[in-house]
Amino acid sequence: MREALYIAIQKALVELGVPDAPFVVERPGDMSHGDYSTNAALIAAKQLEKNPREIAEMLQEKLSSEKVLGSPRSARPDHFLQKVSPSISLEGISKIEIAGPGFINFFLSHEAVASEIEKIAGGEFGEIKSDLKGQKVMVEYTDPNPFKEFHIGHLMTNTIGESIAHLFEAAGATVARANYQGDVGVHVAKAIWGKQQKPESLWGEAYVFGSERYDAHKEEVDELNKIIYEKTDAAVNALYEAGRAQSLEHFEKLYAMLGTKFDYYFFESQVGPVGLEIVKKHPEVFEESEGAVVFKGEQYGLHTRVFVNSKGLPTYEAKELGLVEAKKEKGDFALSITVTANEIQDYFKVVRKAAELVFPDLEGKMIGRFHGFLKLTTGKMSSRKGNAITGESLLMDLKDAAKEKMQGRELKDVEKTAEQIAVGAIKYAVLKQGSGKDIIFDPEKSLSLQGDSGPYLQYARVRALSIMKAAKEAGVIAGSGEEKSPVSAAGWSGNAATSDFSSPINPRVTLERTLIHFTEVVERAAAELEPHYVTTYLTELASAFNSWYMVERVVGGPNPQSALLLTEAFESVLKNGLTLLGIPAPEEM
RNA sequence: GCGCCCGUAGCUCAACGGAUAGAGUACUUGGCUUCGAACCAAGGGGUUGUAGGUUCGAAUCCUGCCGGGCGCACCA
Repeated sequence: MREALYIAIQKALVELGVPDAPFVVERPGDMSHGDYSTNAALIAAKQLEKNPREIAEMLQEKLSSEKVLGSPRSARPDHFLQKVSPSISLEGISKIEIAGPGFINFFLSHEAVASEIEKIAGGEFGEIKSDLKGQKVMVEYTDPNPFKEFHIGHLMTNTIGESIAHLFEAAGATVARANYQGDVGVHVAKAIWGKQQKPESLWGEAYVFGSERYDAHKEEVDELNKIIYEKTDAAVNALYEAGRAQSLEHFEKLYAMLGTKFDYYFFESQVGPVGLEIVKKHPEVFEESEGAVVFKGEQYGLHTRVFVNSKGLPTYEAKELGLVEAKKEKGDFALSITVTANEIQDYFKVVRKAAELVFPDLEGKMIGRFHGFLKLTTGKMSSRKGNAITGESLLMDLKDAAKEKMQGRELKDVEKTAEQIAVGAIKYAVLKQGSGKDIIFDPEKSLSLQGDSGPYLQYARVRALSIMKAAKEAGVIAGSGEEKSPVSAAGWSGNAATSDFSSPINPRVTLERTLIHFTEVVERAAAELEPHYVTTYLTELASAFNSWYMVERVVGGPNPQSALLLTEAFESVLKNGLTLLGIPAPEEM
């Protein structure tokens, strides 16, 4: 519908001689302003240097089949003086009005809303417009390091990456999920050294132990690093292999809990030599400086970075080039996205520029999606100090809180459900705000699992499922049937003469009219790589559902059939929305 | 020093240059004999860091200042 309006308005603007006005069609923040709204008249008025309301009236005329305007309504406060056109050509639009400084507001007919809801309840959401339809996209995210613990930053990257992968899939792209892991470097030596000292410790702990004592045992650990690299000691080799395998296996359990299934795994050990070769083969891109091989980024407005150090070893930068090549071998991707922290941003730009010079066909295809830190309000965390809160420990704490809350309920699988709630709580916190900014996460508060939270969404859906079950047992058949939604019929829709915008909007109408915007929200989230639009929308929707639930019963209510249909539509949208966020949707909790 | 990002209610966050800047939380009050109260309803709470500028219209765009974060050569 939004698209249809957009096209109709564009056409009308062309007729007015303003073909290139950058207008928008949006969902008004306030429902009394209709289901869709456009600022087209305001924009066009600027270009034509005319009064916006005059332009609005001309547009309204063109959008209506009749050129007869109703008389100005006097019931409203005069600053909202409206003109209502009685006859509309756009199908499904019951009213077009001009309001405020020159907004044109569109109201859907009750029939149009009901028909949309029927589709949604049946799982039809309409098409999402995207340039990426049918294209292959690779999303790299999570990137933990074997031998180290899975910390909160990894949780954050995983959450965002997983959601972006889902959004691309919703937009019609074929997505490959990739994970790039550092299985070589000093951190490995620290962990193995720690393990040698304390064989009974877990790998994450061994790393922390080794890391804390690194300064005091620097030579020893560096020597060990060399042994690992050159593979000269069988016992160390065995330790390395075992540690790597155990770490990866452990991560795999976390991925399963988080709902991620990777298609490709890349390792530093594998791409390092490749990157080194690439640098050597491209003297036109890289140059020697102070014994190292560098890329001078200054000529592109960037800075210089070292790709091969003075010992002839590839740095992280060169490895990244190797990674680019490894990714290329997996297929021809229209887009390759790396989800990572803000601090990597400038570094990423330099490496990307170098990569584009080496692989000209990749120009413009590599995108970074950056995020801030996840900070805890209670205490600091650090993967180098022992008392750190890791991603895993945070999940476990939340899981325990969920379990406590579920005591007294008879559930099929308490462990799994508690896990789903924990994952939902943390993912919601990450996905509820826009990109780039640090996230302040209060574990204490989120343990309460209330309000603006993942469990709020999960619970609302569980409630809907419960209603659907009860309705089925009572023999209610979903459908709009013969019933009229009494509120909708007498309220805002259809008959302008009886519309009364001063009275509070009814909960049922709010729910209906919120439901129909899901696809547009997803489209925008996918286009901007911003999952938080979905999060915000779902919260608003769940709130509308809960409010409606309080005032109208389904089983034994006045309109059981349409109420059940509405509930099914809500459940359908919420289930799909949660999937897009990568938040699990338990059947009971 | 140079570059990038941020500053909105006590706290955590929304607001695609537009309409009366919205949610949650905390606080106060009311609501479970009826489909799940992890819920709902109501109330107070704002000079959008600050001073200017552009615009019919600015939290949003531009400039200065204040405050905070991150990055700038052989770590990842």
